[in-house]
Order: sequence, then C-alpha cells, then structure tokens
Amino acid sequence: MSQHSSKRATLSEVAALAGVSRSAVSRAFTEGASVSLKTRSKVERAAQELGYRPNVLARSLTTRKTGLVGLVANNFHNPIFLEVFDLFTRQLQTVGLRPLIVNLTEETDPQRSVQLLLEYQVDAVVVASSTLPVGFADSFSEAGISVVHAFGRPTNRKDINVIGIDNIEAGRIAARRLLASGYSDVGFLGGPEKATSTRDRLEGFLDVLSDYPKIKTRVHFAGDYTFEAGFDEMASMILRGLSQAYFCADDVISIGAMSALRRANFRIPQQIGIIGFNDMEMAGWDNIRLTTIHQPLDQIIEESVICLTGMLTLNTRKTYQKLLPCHIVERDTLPALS
Amino acid sequence: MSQHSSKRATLSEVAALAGVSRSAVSRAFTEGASVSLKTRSKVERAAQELGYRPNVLARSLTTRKTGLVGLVANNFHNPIFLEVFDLFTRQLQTVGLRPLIVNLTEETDPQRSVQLLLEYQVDAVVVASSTLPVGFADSFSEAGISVVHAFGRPTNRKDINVIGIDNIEAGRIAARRLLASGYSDVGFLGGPEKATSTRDRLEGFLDVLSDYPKIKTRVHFAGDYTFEAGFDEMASMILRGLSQAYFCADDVISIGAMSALRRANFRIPQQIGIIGFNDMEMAGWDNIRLTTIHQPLDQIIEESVICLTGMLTLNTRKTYQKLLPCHIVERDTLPALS
DNA sequence: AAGAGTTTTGCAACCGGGTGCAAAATAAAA
DNA sequence: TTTTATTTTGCACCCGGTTGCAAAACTCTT
Repeated sequence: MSQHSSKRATLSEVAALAGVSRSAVSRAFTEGASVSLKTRSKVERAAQELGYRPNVLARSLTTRKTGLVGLVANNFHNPIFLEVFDLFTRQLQTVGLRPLIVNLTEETDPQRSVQLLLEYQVDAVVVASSTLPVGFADSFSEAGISVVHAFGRPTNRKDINVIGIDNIEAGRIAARRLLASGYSDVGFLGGPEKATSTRDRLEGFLDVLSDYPKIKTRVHFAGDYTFEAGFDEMASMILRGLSQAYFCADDVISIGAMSALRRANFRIPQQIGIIGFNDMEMAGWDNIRLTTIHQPLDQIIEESVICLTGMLTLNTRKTYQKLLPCHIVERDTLPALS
Repeated sequence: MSQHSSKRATLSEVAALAGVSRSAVSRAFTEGASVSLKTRSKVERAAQELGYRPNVLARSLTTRKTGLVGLVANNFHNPIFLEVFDLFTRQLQTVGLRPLIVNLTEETDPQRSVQLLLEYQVDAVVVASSTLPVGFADSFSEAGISVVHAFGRPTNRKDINVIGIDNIEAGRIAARRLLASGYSDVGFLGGPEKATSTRDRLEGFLDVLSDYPKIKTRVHFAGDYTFEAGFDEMASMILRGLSQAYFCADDVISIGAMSALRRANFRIPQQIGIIGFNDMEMAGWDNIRLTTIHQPLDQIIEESVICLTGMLTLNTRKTYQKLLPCHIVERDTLPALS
C-alpha cells in the first residue's frame, strides 16, 4: 500500500524503513548493481510503502547523464512540424530520453538557447530545422554538447552529425518531372531565400534545367514557409505573368499558391501545374491531392535518434552524415504521365 | 576571452581562479544575494574565462525548483496543436520555465508518465487535452504535483486548476447560429464520443434544439479529431441521408466532412451548411474559409501560464477554474446572415 | 582612534544519490 | 571443519551547487 504525502520520500528514508544502508537502496535501484535478493525485496517493499521514486536529477550529478535532450526548432507554423514533433517525442521516449523543447523565435537570442541547454546539462541536442543560419548547430558542439542536425545540410565539420535529405537531388527530381510533362516554361517558388533547403532545391532544379536552354525558367521566393507567403507571392506572380508549372519548395507554400491560382480562376493542373515538397499529411487530403516530393520523415527521425543513442552509449565520436533520397508522390496537381 | 573545454567548469574551479570561496561564487550567481561589487566582478571575470554556467540541476537539489514543467498532450495529429505548442513553449520560455514534453500514445502507460515527471522533479504539469479520460489530471495532483488542465472541463476537485472554454455554451452558440439561418433539419458531427469536449458541445447543442421540437436533429460521431475520421463519417452519412447543415465539433473534422461532401458534388453552403470548431489557422486559408467557432487559444494558454507561475511563486493553493467564452467567425461555409 | 552598526565573507553542513574500497557475510572447495 | 573464493554490505567521500551562522571587513559616528 503506497502512501503519498506532499513531500517526496528520499533514499535515506527508504533505507531507514528497510533497515539497510543508503548504498543498498541506491544499488537496488541501479541496473546491474550487486544486491542480494533479500535486500532488494526489503528495499522494494519499503520504497513501495513510501511511494519512493529516485530523483533523476540528483542521480545525474554523479552519473553525468540526465536523459534530457534539447530539441531546438524554429518553425511552429508549418504543419509538417507537428509530425516531426510527434515522431521525435515518441522515438526519444522509447529510448528513455526526454525532449526539452526550445522554440527559437525572432525575439529569443540563439546564443542564449545554447547556454540554457548547457545549464540543464542535456545529454545531446537535436536541431530540427532547415532554415537556421549555417553554423547554428556548431555552437552547441563548440560548447561541448553532442549535436545532430536533422533536416540539415552536410558540413565539413567533423563534429556535427547531419541526417537530412538530398535537397539538391530533390530539386533535380522536380525539374525532371516537369520536363517529363513537356512544359517549356517552368518556375521555382522557394521559401526564404537564405534557407539552405530552398537554396539547395533551387540549385538542383537549375542544374537540370541548365541543360535545356530552350526552356524558360523563372525563380521566385516566398518570404516564409507559410500559406500566406505562398499565396501572396503567387498573387503577385499572376499579375506579372505565369509559367506553365511550378516547383514549390514546400507543401504549405504550394497550397497557398494554388489557392491564389484558383481564386484567379486558373485550373490545376489543366492550366497550371504544381509540384510541392514534403508530402505532409495534409497533402494527401482529398480536397488537396497535391503532387509532391516525399521526404522520408520517419527515417530521418529514426536515424537521428539512432545516431543520438549511439553517441550517448558507445560514446563514439564517429561523425554521422547521411542524406536520404526523396521520391515523387503522384497525385492530382500535375497531369498524369502516360 | 572565454575558453571552452569539453569538460564543464564548476563552481569550485571558478572560486579557485577568482581567489574567493565557493559561497562567494554561488552568491554572485544568485539574484539578490549579498556580494560586494569587487567580489562579483572578480567572479564574473573568472567565470567568463572558464565559460562557466551554473548547473541548474544541482541547484535544484537545494532550491527545490527545477524550472521544468511537464507538458502532457495526446493529440499530435490535429494542426491546432502546433499552435498550442507554439504558444505554450513561448509563454513558458518567457517566464523562465522549460517544457518537458510527454507524448501520450496508446502504447504508453499514463501512470508511467506520472512517475516519469515525478522523477524529473517538474515544478508543475500542464495537461493540454480535451480528450483525456476524466481523472487523468488528478493523478498528478495526487502525486503532489501542481497541475493545470488546459482545455479541460471543470471538476469539483479543488486541487485541479482548469482553464478551458465553455463547451456547453459553444454548443448552444452553434445551434443558435444554425437556427438563425432557418434550417429545419440539422446535424451534429462530434469527435470521439467519450471526449468531454465533444460531449459538452453536444449537450449545449441539444439543449437549444430541445426547445424546437419541430426541427429534426441528428447526432453522429467521428472516431477521432482527424481529417479521415470526418471524411469517412460524412461519406457514410451521405449514403444514409443528410441534414441541411452540420455543426462539426472540430475544424479538421469539418474539413474532412466538407471534402466528402464536395466529392459527392454537394455545394457548400448552398446545399449543405457547415460550422466548425476551433478556428485554427488553416480555417482562414483562402481555399477553406470555414465558418467556425473561435476558441481563444492565446488567452487559454496565457492564463494557464499565469496560473502556473502564480502557484509556483506565491505558492498559493487557490484553485483556478476558468471557462473562457467563444465566438463565431463568419466565413463562407454557412449562408451569410442578412 | 575607538566604538557601534552594516555588509561581506568563509566555514561547514546539507540537498539526493552514486561508487571505490575494505570489511563482513556467504558459498564453495579442501 | 577449516580454508579459500565469491558475493554483499556499509563507510566515507564525491557530484555541483545553496545557505545559516558567526567571524571578518567595512562604514559611519562621536
């Protein structure tokens, strides 16, 4: 029968009740420690009685493992991130790690977030973003925290782990897909011009198109990975003249852009073709059916967590940089290929 | 010039370098402690030199404040929750609290999450959900953790703080709005039948309609607060006969339902009217324009955090139960009122 | 310059728990 | 049964901080 008082029971109290030393109690709660069956059961009974739970924070003082992992993100307006959070929190939970969220906003000082996570002695940090300035993840590593940059771009620093997608290749895939539909005038509608993800996708896109000088190519950027940014940019493009099809570097931007197009009575895909990026849940909704490039979210996150636990348990310092391939999901915003 | 080694500097090291006692260093980093200017600057210089940051976890041992707040949620598939996370993490950050996320899934044992948060000595817990079984929040309180249940339903327990919305009244608002449009056959499409939010909205809805026996009323439930659930349920309703207008107890369900309706060539709002619930960002998107009941998210979360900090600083045990009012946002899925 | 009143300081004990080491208890071998 | 090998135990000190208390160092008076 466990009794709950407002004050938490401690090791010493359990030890006293069980009639053993404090070490004995500690050992009873430590995997693989040397305790006799008799002692262990005495301790367990006492612990049960007092509703005792070890204080992980106190333990971390000596073990130097807190089980805390910083999860740094800066995009709380793109639905894809809900999926990212879901997967990350689940995966971390299953390996016994606890995510400590840092919401990086314009007001918050990035450097402050590093200190903050340092103060909380996180075992590692996951940076989940493709729009952070290059070098942001570095500052964690410089502060001595292991870091894995999910959705990041490879770097020549050996201390930064990167699990992401091959954005350049994805740009090529998009370009080839538009070529396959026979368009002679195509456009790129990116997110923030400075985001590495947008830059890389554009690079791949132009890379393919550069082999086809006859094909007219235009490049535009929405200020953000948001619906409004996509809508506004497309609205302005409508006035200035349109291409036949667009590669939008994000699903939400795609949806915003399509919304502007439909509002101006363009039919998709008959008059304007759209291919998006991410394949977020919503892209498959029956009223959207966006043809888009699928990003293997689950894999990215799974690998990130594997990389993380690897670093924490084996304490290996082997750098882990991996780019996963993307593929097209055909739906209804580009004409079907024969 | 701060130097970063892989090993974190400690209080003692700073003390040694600064040529003062450990207490002095501790005090230099404690707001309002008694330290002379001279000592403080000596300490600061040394700390700077070593890149010292106090270990919050060690500090928590004596202060009994970790700055950690459990954030328990179970709905990572409804876009509204991204907004909720965004607001919560921001608000908590500004008052110096750190959110420790717990993603409650079917696999995870709810009771285990209580223990987990206990082990991490969280200062308090926020339960953000309207679908958790009644009594879930109680278990935290029973374990001695202050708890505020955001989006919850009032309870007669004095130790549970609730900040939510008046779901019953919201149901009434929806019913009255449909009446105002002159419908004579209306339907309710809820989320999970056991969710208190759905139950309460239904109660209010029926409460108003019960005064109008001439008006035909049907009640349906989607299994989840998801697009698919809304789509599927509406698809089946289409086959079994439709009402003229529906109150969908969630925006995502609304969108799913509308998608099914449009797929079956019904025109909204000309043939079928829809009013949703939540007013999530997406509801305002140009391609959706859902008439819906706005839930004051920012306020709920702001008040929740205020309640939280109140409990932590004043250590007052005054119960805080507050239901905020909702209001309709008119868009394009119900005929305009004259 | 001595005395009284304030600040500042360091000592030592403590927060809750982990762990190396030697002693005690137990088991195995002789 | 004694000796030896093995497992269990408790002591004491450590992790990185905080804090009550009394002594030390300043101020300010007179």
